Amino acid sequence: MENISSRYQPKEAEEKRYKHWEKQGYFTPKIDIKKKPYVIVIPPPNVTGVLHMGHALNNVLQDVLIRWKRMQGIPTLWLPGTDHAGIATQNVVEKMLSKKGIKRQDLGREKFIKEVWRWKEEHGSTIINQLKKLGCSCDWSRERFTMDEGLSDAVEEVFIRLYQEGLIYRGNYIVNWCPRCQTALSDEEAPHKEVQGNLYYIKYPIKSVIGSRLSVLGRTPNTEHRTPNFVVVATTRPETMLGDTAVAVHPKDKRYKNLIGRKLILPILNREIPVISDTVVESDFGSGAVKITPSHDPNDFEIARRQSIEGILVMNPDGTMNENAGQYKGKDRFECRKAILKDLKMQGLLLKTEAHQHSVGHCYRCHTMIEPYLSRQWFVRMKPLAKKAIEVVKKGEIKFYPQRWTKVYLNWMENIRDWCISRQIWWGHRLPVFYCRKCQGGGNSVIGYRLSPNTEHRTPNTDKGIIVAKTKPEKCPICGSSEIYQDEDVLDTWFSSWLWPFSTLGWPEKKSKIKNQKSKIKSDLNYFYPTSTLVTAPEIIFFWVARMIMAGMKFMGKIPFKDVYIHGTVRDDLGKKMSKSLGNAIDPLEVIKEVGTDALRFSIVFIAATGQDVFLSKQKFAVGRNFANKLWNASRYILALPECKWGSVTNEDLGLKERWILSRLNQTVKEVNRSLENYRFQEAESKIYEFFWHQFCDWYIELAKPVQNSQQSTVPAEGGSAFGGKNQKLKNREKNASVTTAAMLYHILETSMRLVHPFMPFISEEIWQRINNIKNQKSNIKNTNQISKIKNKELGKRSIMVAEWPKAEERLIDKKAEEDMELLIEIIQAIRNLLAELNIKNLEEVSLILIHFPKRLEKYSNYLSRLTRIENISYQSKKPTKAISTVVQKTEIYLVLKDIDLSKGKKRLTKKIEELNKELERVSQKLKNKDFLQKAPREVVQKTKETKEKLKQEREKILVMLRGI
RNA sequence: GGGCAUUUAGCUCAGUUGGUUAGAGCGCUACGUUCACAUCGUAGAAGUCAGAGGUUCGAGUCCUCUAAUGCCCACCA
Repeated sequence: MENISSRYQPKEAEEKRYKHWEKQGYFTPKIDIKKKPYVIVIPPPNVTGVLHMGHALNNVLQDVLIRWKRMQGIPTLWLPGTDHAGIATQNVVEKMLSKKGIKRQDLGREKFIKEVWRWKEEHGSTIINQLKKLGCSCDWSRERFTMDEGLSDAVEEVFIRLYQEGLIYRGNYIVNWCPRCQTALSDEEAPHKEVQGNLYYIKYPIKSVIGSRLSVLGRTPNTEHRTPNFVVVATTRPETMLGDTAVAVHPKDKRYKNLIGRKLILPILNREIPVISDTVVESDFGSGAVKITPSHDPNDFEIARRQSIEGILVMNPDGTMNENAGQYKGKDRFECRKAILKDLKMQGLLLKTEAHQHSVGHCYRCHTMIEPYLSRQWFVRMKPLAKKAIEVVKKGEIKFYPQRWTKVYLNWMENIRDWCISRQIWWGHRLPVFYCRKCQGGGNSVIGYRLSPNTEHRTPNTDKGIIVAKTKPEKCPICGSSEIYQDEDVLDTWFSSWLWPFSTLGWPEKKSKIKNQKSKIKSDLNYFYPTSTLVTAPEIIFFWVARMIMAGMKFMGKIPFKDVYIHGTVRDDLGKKMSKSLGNAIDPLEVIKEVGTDALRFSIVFIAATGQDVFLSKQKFAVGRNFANKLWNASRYILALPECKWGSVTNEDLGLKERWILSRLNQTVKEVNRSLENYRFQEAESKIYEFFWHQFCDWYIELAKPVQNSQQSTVPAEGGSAFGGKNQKLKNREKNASVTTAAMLYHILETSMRLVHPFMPFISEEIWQRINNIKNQKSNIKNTNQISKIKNKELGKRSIMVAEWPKAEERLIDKKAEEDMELLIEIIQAIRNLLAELNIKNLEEVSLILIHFPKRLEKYSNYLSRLTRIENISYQSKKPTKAISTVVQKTEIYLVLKDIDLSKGKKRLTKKIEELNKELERVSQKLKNKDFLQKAPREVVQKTKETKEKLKQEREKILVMLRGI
């Protein structure tokens, strides 16, 4: 027997095992056309990513599913990869360069991109290596990157097809603009956050009263929003007033009705702007008059578009004011705000300031406040794509787990808005769009200062001089000019992600490949698409899940996956989202160092209730650590037993505890399967935990242990030594049975390891290999029993990873054995309770008398003696005169000993009687209720009656006991 | 403004279609270390299932309302 440490040392085991698995190619599925594969595509982490707890949870869940299915013999593919993460990655590389004092503009586009690729080569595999540390069994031979050649080709293909169908268009529109990243963002990339701001009330003079009197009049205190001389507007962003081209009021607003059509003087710039009317203006918000800034506000843009009002752009892409801002030119937007307020105050035009909470978009990459900004961008028309994506979810072809996310998804889909896909950054897929300089007569995505909104907004693709193609055309097809240049923009990162389930599998396939199908060699795309399950976080539903469904339907004509499991967000113990920037993150790698990967995996799954957020603290990893330790030590014990060989076992040999533990094991397998099928990971773990620890270890192993002082055998026999076991027959039986018990210990342990493996891959492999070694040493023993056969077949394999997932065998589920065993357990616990309560230590002096103990269980009295340490047990019908007593079901339990303090026992019994009376009262009331008798199902009534009888009997017995005291 | 979730033992959370006396882990109390495991064992204490009303023979579970907390969505000038 090798020396095994009493503590599991995860470190050495993990790396060694993972490398072995990878080398053996276990992660790569063997394509078998007859079998339906199980496929998960990983939510590709950003190449810049560093493993955090969110990743850990996400990927462990996927690995559990994958390992579970793989062990079932299903060709299983977990396709990994990383996302080029346009803005995020560009930011990281820019930061790195800035440390050297280099700006990306200094390098120029081409050199900068080279830098990013270099960075990717150097650091891009960090997250991948960390996933390996987690034990993820991804097929690394199929690893993809969203900027791989094939995936880039898919991106271009999709862009071109959508453009040709008119589902992609270019237009001028207000977009979410991040002044720090200097790019447009989609709505999803600009989440709204509540901000405590101010609502500024500004007086706009009416034209007829301008002139020298302005400043004088302005000083008059006036709380009215409308005075004969001014119209007051309310705004949260005063700096945008420089771009005002109108003021709008509701057409029915009596205060302003007669001003509609008149001119106001825009303060500071002294530009004339008209008062217009529009029904979207709400009279009771602010002053009821809205300044209209078409180039800096989506609502204003819409109003202006309807009424053909021009807009004026007053900011530069970096958030500073441009030349249209007059004296404020060059000032940052917030500085400008301060300056304008100061100036307005001086002129007496700032009527009042109110605190005002509102929600404002923020860049999801750098958290800078978004500026709604008019620019020329590319959009995907989403409504036509959404239609089928709504259908497949409504029909249940795609199911969300937990179900409630279905509604969130549908709600978003049904109100979907066009998707801004162009980004003004360098790192990403460049738009496959070319312009003929002659036909266009202008630049691309130029941000115009005086764009008339209505002309180019969402018009069909009739633009002359736009050529959408994978490669640069030599000549313009219209005018023949060779002055052709490519659009500078790149696509939104998610424009490649939404193709992930099929672009990673080879879409669009070359024709030659498709032909191969006939020769029975299925392409990856044909074999693995649609995938099976997608595991992701709620915040990704809109970004990714929804769009993948749209793309899948559009380009594959099939759903991309069947099930979507949405897990919770990882938060700290105070409920804050875990993030590096908040400084509350627990580093998974730290946890792995401290407790091991398996403990981390087990714990995080155990803590994560289905779809609920996960509240983490370091202490919570103790569950997994302790469980790993338990697995380890139980194995250590079993593996060290000298008798432990794979013995021959026949069904007749099986004692109660064997039938019981087999029944429990098979029941557990059944339940674990059911839980996993419903994505109830935590439940599956609980079942395994409960079985292994509290059934196998607490009872089976304990019962399998040698009786103290026994010289005969280290593994006890059925029938046990409590009654001597002296005759030859019993001795033979004992020998035989000890082998049974030993074989059973092995069998249960080995099966448990396979059950544990998806959750705790390393320790299960480690233990399983050790079992394997012993088996190989003792392979001379014949196996005559089915249990042993199953076991040995599995052990022939080189890794538990590819061993067979345990099958629940109905024939081994034995309700009777479970009932009997449970009764024995209850009796043992009751006896222990008495012993503990009365503080009885001298067990030799105690004799145990059981009355009404089932005859068929008498041969298992060794269970009682072993686990209560009382040797002197007898069954009789005569009640002892002086004894401490209690009742379990029908069995009366008496402890007879010399000096007993009966008063203590009396107290207990009295208390018990009280409890019984209460309960009996409740049940009796129920049975007196005519409605209950009539309306409740017969079984329930029957059960209640039985309960009453049981309670009554128990009470009777206790009363008799009490009388005896 | 709309939607979703949560509220069960001191703490963190289970509780699948309504059906005996509501469970676990941690913590707590007592005892225990020649025993595979003190990262352990045995025993124990601990809950008005957020509140109110309703449906039902029967509600932690279903319905309505209320409160607190958290999250998501929305063109909140």
